[in-house]
Amino acid sequence: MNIETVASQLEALGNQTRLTMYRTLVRAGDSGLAVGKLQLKLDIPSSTLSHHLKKLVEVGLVTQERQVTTLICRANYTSMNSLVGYLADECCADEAASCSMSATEEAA
Amino acid sequence: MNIETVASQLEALGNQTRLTMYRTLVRAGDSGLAVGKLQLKLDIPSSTLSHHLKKLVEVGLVTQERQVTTLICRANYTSMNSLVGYLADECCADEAASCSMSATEEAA
DNA sequence: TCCATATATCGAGAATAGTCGATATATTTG
DNA sequence: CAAATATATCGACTATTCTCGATATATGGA
Repeated sequence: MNIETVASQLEALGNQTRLTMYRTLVRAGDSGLAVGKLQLKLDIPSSTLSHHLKKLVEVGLVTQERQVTTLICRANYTSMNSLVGYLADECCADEAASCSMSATEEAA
Repeated sequence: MNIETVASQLEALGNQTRLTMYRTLVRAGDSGLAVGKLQLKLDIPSSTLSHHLKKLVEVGLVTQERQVTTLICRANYTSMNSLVGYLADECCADEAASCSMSATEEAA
């Protein structure tokens, strides 16, 4: 996890449309959601959806798996864990103690 | 924590300059860092720094406290916790089980 | 082969963001 | 009051992003 990766992932999530998409996938869990289903659910033009989806996939927050004619999208929990870990990690590293955050062990 | 707040916070962190600034403040801990110290540390023009700092303050990730002539900046750990909680929370909510994320209890 | 479905790419316009030098403001010190 | 320090705002330029309709591609079925 270098800072560029983290920044690009945060930027990807820092757009309401993409955050909504991502959250919908997170809620969908391991079974994921087809692109079309996501589109129906969120009522977004397919080009816009595809554009944003691409960004989420590029930064590694979403994975895609082709199933015959449809493309299943899934939130990548591993990368979410790393991201969360990065944010929580190193808190107060330059200081003594008094930190309310507990560093996530899984931080990569 | 509504989605707009979360998106704006993520967007604020989704820029390498701001993420670096924020991380530096996180590492600095409760004692914080004056704007000028931050500038020296990161070697960024003061106007650019001020511009980015403003954004971090606006979204609530950083707080500022005036100390006579200097302005001390601190990472707001509470909002960081909320943000992290939001990301981890509701994972697989629309599904049965099989979720690797453990929801952060402190999520607000 | 032709059509329907699923998804991606293209192209363009409007909006927003990132950066920086110059300048402004406010505070302290001499 | 003048100079120095600390930080913010302004103005401008460039670059990037967001969004969408139109079009392209790829796959499976009649």
